[in-house]
Amino acid sequence: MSENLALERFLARLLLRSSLDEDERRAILSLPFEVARHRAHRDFVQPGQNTDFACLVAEGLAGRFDQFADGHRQIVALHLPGDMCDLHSVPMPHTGWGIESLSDTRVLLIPHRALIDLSVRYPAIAFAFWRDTVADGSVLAKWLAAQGRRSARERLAHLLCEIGIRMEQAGLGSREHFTLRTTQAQLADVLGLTAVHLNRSLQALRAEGLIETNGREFRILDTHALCGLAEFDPEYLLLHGGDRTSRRG
Amino acid sequence: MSENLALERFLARLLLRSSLDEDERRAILSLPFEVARHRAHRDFVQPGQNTDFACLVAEGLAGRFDQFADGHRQIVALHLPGDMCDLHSVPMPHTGWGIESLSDTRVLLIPHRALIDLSVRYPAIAFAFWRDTVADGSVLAKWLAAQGRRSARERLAHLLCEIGIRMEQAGLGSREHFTLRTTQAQLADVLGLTAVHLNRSLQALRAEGLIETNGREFRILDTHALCGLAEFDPEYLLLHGGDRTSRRG
DNA sequence: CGCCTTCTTGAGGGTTCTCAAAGTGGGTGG
DNA sequence: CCACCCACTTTGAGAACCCTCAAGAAGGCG
Repeated sequence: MSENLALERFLARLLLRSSLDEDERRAILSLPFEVARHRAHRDFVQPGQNTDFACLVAEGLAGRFDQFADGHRQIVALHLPGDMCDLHSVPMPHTGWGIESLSDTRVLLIPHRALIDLSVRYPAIAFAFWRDTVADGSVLAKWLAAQGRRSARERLAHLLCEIGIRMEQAGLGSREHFTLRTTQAQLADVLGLTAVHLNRSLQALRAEGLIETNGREFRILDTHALCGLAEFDPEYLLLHGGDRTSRRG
Repeated sequence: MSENLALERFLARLLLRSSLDEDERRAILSLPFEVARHRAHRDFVQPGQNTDFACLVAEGLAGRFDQFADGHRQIVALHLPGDMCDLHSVPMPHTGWGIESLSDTRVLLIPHRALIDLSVRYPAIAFAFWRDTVADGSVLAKWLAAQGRRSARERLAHLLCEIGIRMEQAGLGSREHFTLRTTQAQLADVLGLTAVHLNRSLQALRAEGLIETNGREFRILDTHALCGLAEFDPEYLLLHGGDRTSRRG
C-alpha cells in the first residue's frame, strides 16, 4: 500500500512533463516490483555491473555516484521519493556508476522487461520515459556548469534552491523548509567539495542570514537573495511539460 | 550528397548502440532537413528559446553551453560530425542552453515533427533515440565527476582520451592522432578552467612526454600513461550496445 | 555513561584564478 | 612581397579559493 504510493509518486512525476491517458496510467500503476530496504551508506547498486531491474525510490534518499581509485566519490544525481534512479539503465543495462542510500531507504525494484514492454506497447509511455531521462540530463548539465564556473557558496545556494523545489514537488516539504537527510560529507560529494569546506560554506550562508539549519532541517530565510546568489532559474528542472508530441497524427 | 554523409554518420552512431532493420535505417536516411553553415564562434542556438528542429552536425565542431550573468560559460557537451546536438529537444523543446560553433560548421536542421513521427512509427527508433540521450548523459556524468574530483591536468588527459576515441569512431582520425579545431579558451570552457591554466596544463602534459601538439593537431605519445593519469575507462561512452530490447515479444 | 558518527575549528599549503603584457602566426590590403 | 592587424598562445607575479591534516565539540544510540 505505501508501495502503491511510490508508483503513484512516480506517475505524478511523469505527469509533470507528459500526458498519459487512463490506460497508460493504469499500466504504470500496475508495474510489478520487489521491495528492498537499505540502511544509510549502503552501495546498493555497485558500479560496473549489468542490471535487469530499475530502482524506484519509495522512501529516503539515494545518490548515483562515480568513484575513483583513491576512494573519492562524486555524486552525480540525487533521487527523492518518486524518482527512478536508473531509468536510463532500461535502454542501456550496463551502468558504470553505483547507487548509494544516503539515508535509510526503501526502494522498489522494477524489472526492465516490464518497463520495456510498456514502452513498446504505449508510445506515449516511451516518450514519457525518454523525457524523464532528458530531465535528469538537464539537471546534470546544470550541475556541471555550476561545478565548473561557480564558487562553493554559490553552488551550495543553487543546490538548496533546487532541492527545495524538488522536495515541494515530491510532497516532502516546502521550497523554503525541508529536511535533507544527508550528512555534510555526502553533500560535499554532490558539490565536489571536501566536507570541511562544505561546512564552511554552510556557515557563510548562515552568517549572511540566507538560511538557517537545525540538524538536518533547512529553512531558507531569504529566498530572493539565495536565488540571486545562485543565479537560480528553475527552468532547467523542466517542470512544465513539452508534450505536443506523443500522440499519433 | 555530403549531406547524406551526415545522415549516414548519424545512423552509424545509432547502430553502435542499437540494432535497426532495413526499413528503420531507410527511414533515418530519408529524414528531411535544411542545411545551415556557421563560422566559428557563433551561438547558433540561443539559450532559453523553443526550437522545432534538431541540429545534426555534418562538419566542424559544436558545443552545448550554459552561460552566466558575468558572461562566463561552461560547455557541457561536445558534438562531432554525426552527433545530434539536441536530440533531447525532441521530447522537451524548451532548452535552457545554447549551442555554439567551435569551428566553422555545417549543420543539418531536422524538424522535430519528422523525428517524432519516426519514433512513434518505429519503437526501435524511439529506443535508439532514447539510448542516444542516455549516452550523452553518461558522458555528462563522467565530466561532472572529473570536474568535481580531479585536477586540471587529469581532466585534460581524460578529455583527450575521450576525444581520441570519439574522433576515431567518427572516422576523423585515430585515437592517438587527431585534429581538434578549438581554441584553448574553448577547451577551458569545456573543462571549467581559465584559458591561462588550460595552457599550463597542456604544457605539463607535453613536458611529461604524454602528448605533442602542432597547432591544433594532437598526438598522443604515451597512451598508457595518459589513460593511467586520467583513470580513463571508455566504458562510459557506451559503445557496445545494450540492445536486448526494442523488438516486440 | 560511553562509544561512534558527525560537525566544527585551526593552521598551513597547493592549485587555480586574476590581471597584465609580450610573443606568435595567419590573413589581408597596400 | 611586405606590413599590419587580429586572434590566439604563452609568460609572469600575486592573490584567492579550496584542500589537507589534525584535533576538539556535539549529538545520537545502546
